[in-house]
Amino acid sequence: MGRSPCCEKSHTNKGAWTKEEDDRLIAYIRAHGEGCWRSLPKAAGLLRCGKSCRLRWINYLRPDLKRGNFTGEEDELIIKLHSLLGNKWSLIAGRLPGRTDNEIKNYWNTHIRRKLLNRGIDPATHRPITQAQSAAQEASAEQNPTISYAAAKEENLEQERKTSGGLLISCKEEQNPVEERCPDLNLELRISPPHHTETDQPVNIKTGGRSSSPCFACSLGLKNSRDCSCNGGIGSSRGSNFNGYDFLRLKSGVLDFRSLEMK
DNA sequence: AACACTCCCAACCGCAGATGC
DNA sequence: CGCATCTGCGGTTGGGAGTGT
Repeated sequence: MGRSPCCEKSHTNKGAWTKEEDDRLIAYIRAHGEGCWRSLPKAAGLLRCGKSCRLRWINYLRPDLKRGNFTGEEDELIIKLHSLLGNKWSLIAGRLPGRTDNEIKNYWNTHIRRKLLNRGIDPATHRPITQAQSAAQEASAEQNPTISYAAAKEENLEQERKTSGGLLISCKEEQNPVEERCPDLNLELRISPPHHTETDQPVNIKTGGRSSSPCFACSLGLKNSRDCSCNGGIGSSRGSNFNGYDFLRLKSGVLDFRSLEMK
């Protein structure tokens, strides 16, 4: 059926924003606040489509943005969240104050992907590359038997293990992913409609919450799934540490929560 | 200095969900 | 309930900056 374009393209500027355009947008939003993006350009005297204005504001002009390099802690948090949420950049950004989804997405594609590959981890699945690739390797090996990608990655993996302080999950651990699948985690994610408890406490995934709280899988609408830990299930790990950023068990391994497939 | 190549990030595009009528 | 419109998201791209030859 097709949709009408978001704006009259023939009368809008494209490409990089000028200082003057930035100033106009900032001034307008300061005066009127964020609001109807479609009518904003006209009201602000900008020859841009609303979408472009929104993007510029959110990704670049917003005053609460944290510019500059990502810290190592942010790196690991992004990896952890990505393993949990997949390419849900906006959700990941929601856990990183001052960072935008676009920024995180770019950072992932340019830095973290490579970093994970160097660790021998498939960035898409967060599994050791040997497993993730094995099926493809079997298929491709017939076509190109000279490439031993898996072997090379395993070599990288082994080397990385020596230097990473055990950040990686070994293949052996991967064979028994039960405990890893439901981590001690308190992301306070609000993907599903906010969960209201009697005391309005956030669901504590780390501990399974208060005894009456649904588990993380339930909060994602996956009740009774294999990831559901409400009934003392596989994810109800107890007694783990909660010190610093290790509340995500960042120090213990890269987790795989893609089984919580949301699509 | 000039050119080629790579990297990075701001911005664009198309789609899907949300919302209003 | 169905349609139209708006907003937000994720994937992709273009071009500037940086680096190597």
